[in-house]
Amino acid sequence: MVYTSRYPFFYVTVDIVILTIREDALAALVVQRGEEPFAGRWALPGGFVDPDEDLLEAAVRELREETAVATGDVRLEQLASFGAPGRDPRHRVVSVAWLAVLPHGPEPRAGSDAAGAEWKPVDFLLGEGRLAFDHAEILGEGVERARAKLEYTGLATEFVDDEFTVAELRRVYEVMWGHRLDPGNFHRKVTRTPGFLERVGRAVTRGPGRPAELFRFGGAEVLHPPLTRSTFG
Amino acid sequence: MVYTSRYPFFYVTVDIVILTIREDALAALVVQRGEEPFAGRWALPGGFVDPDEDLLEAAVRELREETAVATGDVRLEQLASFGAPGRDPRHRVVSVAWLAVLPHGPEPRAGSDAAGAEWKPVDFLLGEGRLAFDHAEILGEGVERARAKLEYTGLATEFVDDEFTVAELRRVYEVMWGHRLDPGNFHRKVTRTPGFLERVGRAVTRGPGRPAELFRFGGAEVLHPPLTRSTFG
DNA sequence: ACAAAAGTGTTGAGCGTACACCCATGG
DNA sequence: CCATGGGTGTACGCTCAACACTTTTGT
Repeated sequence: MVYTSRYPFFYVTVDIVILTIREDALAALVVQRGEEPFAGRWALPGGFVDPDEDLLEAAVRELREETAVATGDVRLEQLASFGAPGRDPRHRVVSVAWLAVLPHGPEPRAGSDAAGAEWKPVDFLLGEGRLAFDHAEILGEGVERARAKLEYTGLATEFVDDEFTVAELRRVYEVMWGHRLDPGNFHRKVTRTPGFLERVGRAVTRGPGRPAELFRFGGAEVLHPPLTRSTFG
Repeated sequence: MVYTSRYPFFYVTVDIVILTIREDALAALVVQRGEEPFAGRWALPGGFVDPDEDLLEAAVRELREETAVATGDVRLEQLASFGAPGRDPRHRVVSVAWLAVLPHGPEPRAGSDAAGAEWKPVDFLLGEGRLAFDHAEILGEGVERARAKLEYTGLATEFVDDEFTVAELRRVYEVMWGHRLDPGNFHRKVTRTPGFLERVGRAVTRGPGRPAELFRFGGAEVLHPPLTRSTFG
């Protein structure tokens, strides 16, 4: 089918919000821009979609190029698309944004495309004039999505190692929601939610205090009942 | 815009899931395709994004072109983007899907682009071989999003007129969730959720039975507490 | 008068919050 | 033996589901 372009063409890119928790703060992986526009500002990892590549494939490829993570372990979730005419002053670009969550924020691979990538606290990046393009808006949507999904999915377990203690999981919720939770009630709540946690059968001791049982994610698609943000403290 | 393309070009379109309730069934607005590919199948309304148009603007324009609705009254929410390489056999097209909800399913405007547009039950459209392209997947996401948002937003009020009775609102939930709700408990629940309903101060009588109070949407961004689908029957 | 729909009252079960309390370790 | 964090027990209050009951209309 021959089609002379009656319709306009666009560049299509993917941008990835990669979240982790470092030093009890939510952080995102960003690269510093060397060129105009927005030289010196931070930008979300991302790049152009290849001609024969699905959007998810493109996001997975970019994620792998920027971090040392085995792609099989990471879930990517589509956030939204951004295509305002002036969002990139050079061309008309529509960007499909994705969300990924990693445990502990591994150091970006040396020698890769992402040699200049760094973890930066989200609070810093969302300040005025830190991020390039409309990336503050994209990051904001990613953070809000992650916060919301903690309530009714097992997303929190993606912030911690494969095997984790209830206290480590609680720390994720406390950092993401910005307030402390009652340790006892939290423990009961997560261990009794069907499919959320699976007992490993070993315990670890980190510093003083009684050793903590290790758990794995139990595979539940949705949490019933959810861990509500408004109530339960 | 002169640029030697180091990077590939894409067509970008918007597709809109427009939902309504007709004859106690969820229905979507679709147009019948006259040409290959997928001639004779139904397709979601949509079209190409203009060169200097934001994605939301494009969706609003397409919605207006297909229906008789004043655009100020309708909220459009972005669903997701779809860009698998083969989804349109003719070109590489990335489509940004949007969700809109209308009361009562007004007849599409005669003489407009949408002369061929019709309301069809969602259950019918989701059957094998009814929808063109990947539109079944898009419609499915729209329906699931709408179902979920009934729980914690005032979305249900967009399915009914500006002024409505509690029973009319209940019918929306019953159709969307596929089971009956206790009238008394539902009434108490929605009238006591802060910001959900605002009493108009008039009553209407439709058929036998005590006249029903009229309400308007109260403007609440989120419903606290939510109307949970799993519990409460 | 009767049926039907709107809306309120009531009750018992279950859940969440707060907080007391015991357990098991490091120092 | 004390501090610290892990984990369980308990009691009170609140919400929800079920359903009885009153109100107000059409026929």
